[in-house]
Amino acid sequence: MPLPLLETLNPEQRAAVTLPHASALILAGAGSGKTRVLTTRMAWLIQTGQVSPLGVLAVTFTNKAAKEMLTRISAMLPINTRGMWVGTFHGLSNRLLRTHWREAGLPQSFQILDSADQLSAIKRLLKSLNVDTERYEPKKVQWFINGNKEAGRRARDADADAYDEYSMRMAELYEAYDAQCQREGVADFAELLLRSYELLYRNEPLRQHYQDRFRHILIDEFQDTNTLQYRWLKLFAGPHTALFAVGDDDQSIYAFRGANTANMAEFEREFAHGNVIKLEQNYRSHGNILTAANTLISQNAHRLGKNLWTVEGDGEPIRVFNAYSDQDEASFVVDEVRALNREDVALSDMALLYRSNAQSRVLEHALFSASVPYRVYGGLRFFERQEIKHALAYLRLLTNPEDDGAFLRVVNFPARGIGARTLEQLADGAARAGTSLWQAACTGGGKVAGFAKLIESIRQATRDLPLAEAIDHVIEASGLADYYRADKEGADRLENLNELINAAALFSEESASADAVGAAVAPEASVSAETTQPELERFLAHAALEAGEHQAGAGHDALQLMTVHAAKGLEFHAVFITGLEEGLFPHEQSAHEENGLEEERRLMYVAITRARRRLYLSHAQSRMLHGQVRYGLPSRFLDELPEQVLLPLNRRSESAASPGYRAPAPMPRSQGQSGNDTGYKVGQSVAHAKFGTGIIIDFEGRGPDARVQVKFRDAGTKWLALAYARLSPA
DNA sequence: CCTCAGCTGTTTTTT
DNA sequence: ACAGCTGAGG
Repeated sequence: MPLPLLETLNPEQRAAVTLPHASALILAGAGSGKTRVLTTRMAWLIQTGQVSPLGVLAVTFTNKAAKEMLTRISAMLPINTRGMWVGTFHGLSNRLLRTHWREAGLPQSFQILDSADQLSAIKRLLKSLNVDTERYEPKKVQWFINGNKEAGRRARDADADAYDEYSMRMAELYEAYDAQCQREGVADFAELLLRSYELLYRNEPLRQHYQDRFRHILIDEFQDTNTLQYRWLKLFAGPHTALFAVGDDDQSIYAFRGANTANMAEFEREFAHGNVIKLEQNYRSHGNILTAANTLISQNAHRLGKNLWTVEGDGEPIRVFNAYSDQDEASFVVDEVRALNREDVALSDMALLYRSNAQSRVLEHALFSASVPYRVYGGLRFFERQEIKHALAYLRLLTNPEDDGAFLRVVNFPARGIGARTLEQLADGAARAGTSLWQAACTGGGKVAGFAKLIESIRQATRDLPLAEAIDHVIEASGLADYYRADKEGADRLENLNELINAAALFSEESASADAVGAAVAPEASVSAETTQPELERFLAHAALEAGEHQAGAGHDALQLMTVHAAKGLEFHAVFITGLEEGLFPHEQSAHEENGLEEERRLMYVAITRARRRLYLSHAQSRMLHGQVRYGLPSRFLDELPEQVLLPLNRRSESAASPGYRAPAPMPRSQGQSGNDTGYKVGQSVAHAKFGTGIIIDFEGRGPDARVQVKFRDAGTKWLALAYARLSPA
């Protein structure tokens, strides 16, 4: 049957999409149309009536990928995606646990701990047990617990395998931590997965139900699955389920956090049975870039084996720049970016990549001085900001007063004169009575009881309010708003709190419209619990699980700065890979890890394959590192590339930038002055043709040609731009 | 309770 | 270099 869905696919892609009802492994190289195959497969299965939308389970690692998948499916098919099980491992686990909270042994309104919450919970635990935190560092304990959970191991398993006093103690702490979480009604990220795994493992009827339901399971980025995730998938797969796993072993860059590439080989043995399709045609990059990538990765011993090709020509050579210093490297990048931008390559179509976040500072500085708009990815995310976490802690306390973590976070913020002394007594009382801090506070007196009354009154006042209004009330009544209003540095934070209210309003709106269509589609009994769950609880789960999604700041044309890890899955016209020096990339730490160098090489492979047309590789002879000048050798990865595709750039002469360019000397600053002759004032709101609205934070120079440093704030993202004074009052 | 000086450890990161 | 945390002192 000639389906329009399949028309634009190449033969391999089409073969993958139209595979019969059996498990298969798709080895999809970088830029080979991986997501396209996955979503088209899903659409094809549904359109040809082989499965109903509710019989599909599709799993991804990031919310972004899940959203993308749903968007593409809606574009291909006129169906409601609501009710479909498409999401991240954690999102779907949460969904399962909310539906079957009783069977899973969780309180109905359990809260989710993000990494920071988890760490503070661990610190609190260690303190209460009087553990020596020099010997048992909180971070190490966290790492131990998560590592075990991600391998599917509970405290008793860890204890059974403990070979020395240290690991036995660690296992004890793991057990105590889980007990604390259970008491407080909270679950960390790994717990969501492990708990839902155990739920299905132990509860046969439930397992049967889901295995019967899901005829097709599709998994994206399969090379990134860890042991527990793979087992989780296998539990959902019944005898009549076909698994469709898409992945690229060469792009496995998360082994350091438990991803297990061996899962791919194992999957082939257990499920695919030789049903393997390779997608090797690359639609992204020109030939030279692919040649470089192929040659580099071929030097890894542990591979399933794959070679990318393209019908495009060789394209441009890969430019290699040898800089004197990190600053020299930065100014080279600035020159090239500006030259390309003049040739009409959008800034947002260029990426500046580095191995570690610390490297961005020098680059940012150079871009800032040259007034090149840029955006750094991977900073603090919206829901991880302190003011947001404070507000959320109040909300958590409303739904689950047993949550000691939330209690401690806000009991004295804003300050209410409840100090360490008082809290110690309260904790003692709670421990003796075997209750939560909240209960101890309710029965006690003094300032602590006052806090309990405050929370109680907020609970009464917000009971019948719509979500956004309730949050607004919490922010006011808790004193958070006044606190930040009084703080002269608090304007940004206040704005973020307002943004939280907006986010809540948006959340309500979206879930309302989704419910309206959802009701018509899936009157499935087991799912009904999701919609009856209070909106506040769903919003809190959303905030914990999608902390990164609320990232504003897109929309303006800006150069993209990020780590190589963050660049996975993206593509750009031009890519700069900086800091290609031994010790940095490959990172020296990797030398001490098993197969560490191969992972670094895969990382380099990912970096190279982000580029469509132009690729720059640069290294610096000297670099400021940990406050000292370090002299590094060029990365071995440069030697591993075929010479015929490389073009060594001499400094400036062959670069596209104007010869003899010098970064302008810094002009005298008139910091904090408002009475200058530009006609503007610090703190004034201005409009810029390109960047939108912003606030002036500084001036450089004087007169009409003075440079005005403006902070263009996109909902709290760190985004600065230096603009010339072609501004108008907003 | 709050502030500031001194100490420490600095890959990558999603959920 | 620098951020983030701890402990002493106001």
